[in-house]
Amino acid sequence: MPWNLSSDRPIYMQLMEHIEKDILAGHYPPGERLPSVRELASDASVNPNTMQKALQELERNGLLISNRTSGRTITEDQELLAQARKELAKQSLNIFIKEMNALGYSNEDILAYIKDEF
Amino acid sequence: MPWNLSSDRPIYMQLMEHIEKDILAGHYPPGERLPSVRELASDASVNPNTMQKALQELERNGLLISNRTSGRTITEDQELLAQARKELAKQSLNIFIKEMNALGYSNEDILAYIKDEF
Amino acid sequence: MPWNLSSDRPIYMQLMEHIEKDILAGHYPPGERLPSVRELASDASVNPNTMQKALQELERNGLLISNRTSGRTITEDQELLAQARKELAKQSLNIFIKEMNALGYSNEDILAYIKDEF
Amino acid sequence: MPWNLSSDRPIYMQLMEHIEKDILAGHYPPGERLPSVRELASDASVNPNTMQKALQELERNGLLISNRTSGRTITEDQELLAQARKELAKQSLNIFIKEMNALGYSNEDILAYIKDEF
DNA sequence: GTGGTCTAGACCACT
DNA sequence: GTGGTCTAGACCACG
Repeated sequence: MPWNLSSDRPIYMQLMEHIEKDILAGHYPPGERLPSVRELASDASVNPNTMQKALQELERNGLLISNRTSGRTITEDQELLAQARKELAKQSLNIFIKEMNALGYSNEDILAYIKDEF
Repeated sequence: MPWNLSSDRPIYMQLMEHIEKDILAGHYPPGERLPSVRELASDASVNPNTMQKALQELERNGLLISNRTSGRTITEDQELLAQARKELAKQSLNIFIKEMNALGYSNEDILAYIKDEF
Repeated sequence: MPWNLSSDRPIYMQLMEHIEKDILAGHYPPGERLPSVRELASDASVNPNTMQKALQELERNGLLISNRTSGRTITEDQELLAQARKELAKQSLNIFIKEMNALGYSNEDILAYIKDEF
Repeated sequence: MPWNLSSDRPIYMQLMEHIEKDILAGHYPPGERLPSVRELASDASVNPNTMQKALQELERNGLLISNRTSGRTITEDQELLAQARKELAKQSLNIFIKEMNALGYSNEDILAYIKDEF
């Protein structure tokens, strides 16, 4: 999957979001080891320091756990993962609703539309 | 509203999408005159030729009408506008669903989630 | 009617053809006086000398008659007109056939096609 | 074959028509590769961008197919080719009829004339 | 090498 | 002033 980095926002933030999505989508399963900083950085064609910063931020919210010597692993805290998923879902929904509203769809319209599509 | 052009996709396409959204959101009402090519181009910090190409593409699908000497106007064909709106809504929904699926939400989950939020 | 002069062939020839068509199409009736050289030249945005040359050529094949003092008149020789018409018709047909042949139509195809269209 | 571009109509349109005729006349067989944009442009003594525009227009109606890195090929859709041929034939016929009518030939006259010539 | 995109700058017709 | 066209020259991604 391409990284698609744009220059109009801090790179490390985009890296964070990208990796967070990968984790929550199950691409990196809970408890698993994450690839090394160097590997990820080269993958994203980004300076290792930038990648490092992104991973540190992800540690701060608990999604990643640093094991000093053996790299980083994904948290096994299912509740935390669920919460983070919920957060992302909320963001997605908000963007979606905003776009639909701009197109003239009321909230009821949106609901009806989705029921129709499914 | 900023234009937020990224360099990873053809600029004229991004211009098209941006203007299409503006039209469908009612920012430029049907039958109204669009700002001149040069004005829009300067607004988007883009070469007039690039903006011209974007507008000509929008003309091709009927959303805009060029009046040689007196500028371009937005179509008054309500049906066409409705259809274009539907198309954009469908795209938004697809992206939304794809993201939700990646987060582990089934279609039923999505429906339940939205009902909950509204 | 516009004159549509292109620069890839002698101007006077194009003027000749244009005026000949006008005469044979009855736009200038037989026996009638032709507009003055100056007038025609200004109409075609062309140097009067060039127009003059065109008219002289048309005199040589008999379509026009110069009356020294009172300008030029169109010939009343119906046979000559008929013959010229025939000549032009032949040219038109030849061009048409050539184009159709290039498109893969045989002479029989052409005949069938025209019958069909009429 | 010379390109014979006149300045009284957009060049790219004349290029389109010229190339379309070449294709429909079988000068570039179906499925075959077209010369490169640059080659055609230099051939027609025209800017590559202008030639590009002409080719893109022909692509839009399906006559050409662009293969990003390996040049353009002529469509193999025989039906499309046949339809385009029909369209051109119709145009040729209309022009021919109009000219003949101007010369005083009725539609019956035209038919009789052609039968005579074949 | 290929097609595709973009910019800069120019000229045109129309009104 | 408007849209439209054209040129010249540059850069990109893809193989």
